Amino acid sequence: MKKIDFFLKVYDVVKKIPFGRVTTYGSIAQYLGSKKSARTVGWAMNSSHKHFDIPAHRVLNRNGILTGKHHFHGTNLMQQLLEGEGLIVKDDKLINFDKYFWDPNTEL
DNA sequence: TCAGTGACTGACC
DNA sequence: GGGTCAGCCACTG
Repeated sequence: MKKIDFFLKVYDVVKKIPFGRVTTYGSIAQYLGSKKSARTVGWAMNSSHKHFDIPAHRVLNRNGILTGKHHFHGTNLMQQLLEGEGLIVKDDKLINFDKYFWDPNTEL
């Protein structure tokens, strides 16, 4: 088990998120073993956009807020990507978040 | 090796 | 009910 396995798994989970669904940093962290590693998941996302094609816009915080939108190219790119999948974003937060929530712990 | 940092979360006031 | 604080894990300099 290498250390990098952690964020490789993060990428793997994120890539498995179905179209039009979203998940949270905490859920991914919990799926990887430690619920408290949510910050590390965020770090993995930060690295992901430079190395791989990861649908990071489908990963939000537990409130469904687009916390990482500033890390995308355009200021509204993250929101536009979500809207392109049929989701509704208002004030940097996903409407009906509970409805679209996809939990790797139960779905994977 | 040590200290700092972050796309988070839960608890507390 | 909303804002603040501290803990958490893995990387970087």
